[in-house]
Amino acid sequence: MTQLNAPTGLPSNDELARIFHEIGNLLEIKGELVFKTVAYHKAADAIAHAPFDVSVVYAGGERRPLAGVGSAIGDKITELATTGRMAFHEHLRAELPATLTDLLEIPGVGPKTVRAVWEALEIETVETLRQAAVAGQLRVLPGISAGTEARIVEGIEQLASRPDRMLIDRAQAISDAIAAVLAAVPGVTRVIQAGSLRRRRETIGDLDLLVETSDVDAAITSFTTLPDVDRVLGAGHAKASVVLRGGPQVDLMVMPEGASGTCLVHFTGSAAHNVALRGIARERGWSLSEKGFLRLAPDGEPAAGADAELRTMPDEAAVYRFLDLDLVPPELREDQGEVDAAHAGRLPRLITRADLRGDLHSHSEWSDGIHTIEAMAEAARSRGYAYQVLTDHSQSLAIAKGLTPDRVELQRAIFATINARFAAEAASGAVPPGTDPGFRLLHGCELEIRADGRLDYDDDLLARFDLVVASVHVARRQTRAELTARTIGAIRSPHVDVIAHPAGRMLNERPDLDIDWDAVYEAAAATGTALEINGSPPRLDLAPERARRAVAMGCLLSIDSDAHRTEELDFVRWGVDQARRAWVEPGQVLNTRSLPELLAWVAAKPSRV
DNA sequence: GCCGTTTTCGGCCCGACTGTTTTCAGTCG
Repeated sequence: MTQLNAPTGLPSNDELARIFHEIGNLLEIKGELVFKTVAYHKAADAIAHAPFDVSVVYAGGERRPLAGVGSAIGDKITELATTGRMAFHEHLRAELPATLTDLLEIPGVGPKTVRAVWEALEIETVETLRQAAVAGQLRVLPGISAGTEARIVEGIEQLASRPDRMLIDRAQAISDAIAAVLAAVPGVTRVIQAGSLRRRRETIGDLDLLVETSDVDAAITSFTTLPDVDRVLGAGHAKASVVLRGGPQVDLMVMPEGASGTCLVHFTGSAAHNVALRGIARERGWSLSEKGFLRLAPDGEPAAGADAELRTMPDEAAVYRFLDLDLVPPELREDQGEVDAAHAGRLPRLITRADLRGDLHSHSEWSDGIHTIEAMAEAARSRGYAYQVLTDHSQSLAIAKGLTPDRVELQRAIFATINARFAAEAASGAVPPGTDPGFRLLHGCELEIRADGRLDYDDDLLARFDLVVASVHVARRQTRAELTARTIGAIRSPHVDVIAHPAGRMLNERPDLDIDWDAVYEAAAATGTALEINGSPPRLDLAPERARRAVAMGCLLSIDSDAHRTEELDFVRWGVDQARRAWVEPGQVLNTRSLPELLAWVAAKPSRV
């Protein structure tokens, strides 16, 4: 989850979201109307994904619209942002121990069970629940047997060893391996990787695979007996779930042959997108599920007798067409406006990897990469690019062997030699097949934005690079004002073309820099400085919600690999995924431009400051 | 609690699987 920081004293979006999720959970345990609890969770999700600091905006008296946040929850945000307290939340916590929400994390334990053990046995924590289960004290409750007690103990043990959400590259590797096994099972005609992986989320909790097969039992059996399976959570005739050793939960679903459309939509999600589709189906007199569209009678119940009708769909396009919608790409299925856009025929033409003409950010052995300049250039050329910008680190980043000005000059000569060879090969028609004869290696640098805000090379040296990428690596804990000023200072330099990994995050490792994002977008839009979507999996920075906001404010983006070895040039694939999730079209990305267009853009840039 | 090209009130997505069950509730995705 992206962390949006707020200035000292005001809760960040993540903190706000956590509070409203907690309220939703406590209300569930109380037995409150389910739609009310859902409303709190939905508002929490909207806040977590908001592209602005919600508490800052609400504290300023502005009620900026946020889908799922109405008057009641809006008032609570304002109350918390202006007074630092929320009476409703405090009353709820006085009524119910907040630790009860921890119990909901236990697999197989839901709000009804939590309420039951709390009311009957005054159990408030995971540890007391575990002790009671071990002691066989839970079975006095209706619906709980010795078997249920054992499963609760097991669930608590799993809780302790539950892994972080995987980064998308690891999830892809695991999913590919399982898909390959399933594809080889007799009867299987099709395997599709669905779920959040298909939507290309930056981190993945569990994996969802769909198969089309003439032999359901064979597919289910091979799945539940995969060598890496730690335990089988369930297995029926339509689906099965397993947990891999030290890894994620994986769900397998069987698609009906020739009628996979609704199944595919359902298991691709997101849940919120599906809910939106079902609402539209219902307005039109149909109930939508993974099975298909079921005709509803006027009373809203499924039509019975002669009127009963289940319509299946051959593919996803047919599902959306049935609802008068354009086919929504999986990356957009997050209930973030895509349904309205699909209805109005206004879905974006999303960028693809084939739109990229080059890569603006990569490293060689001269700084902290491991391959030679020439090897990196060859690898980029072999990928069909028109250009590659090699951007070794600047001098102050000693830990990455940053280049002194002398070494930059030495490097320049090597670039000239390599380009001369490429030109000679092109002139003699000897370029390898699939490569661009006009390919050019461009000389850039990854320029350190120092702690005091100064840039790491002087203007004369900076002016001699083909392209400059600037970034923050040090003094990450500065105040928001300082970090924002450093970033904007670099944006305003006539020599800086791209801000690399602007939030400085490492997923699962390092939080985002505390930056006033709208101020950064405004400065980047005004100067034409591009903001990077870094494709290296621990970064994926800008995050999609930020990139979408940046583009809406007029910013240009770049999508780069930040490769430190030849094979990492393919990291752009993950960057393209995140750009697609940000609704990005090719024209909004600097490195979709041709070599002459890119060079002209760089040459013109200083005059636009 | 949210929301509105049928609605400012009355709706609000749907099914599989499991366990403890004689017809269903709880959990999950």
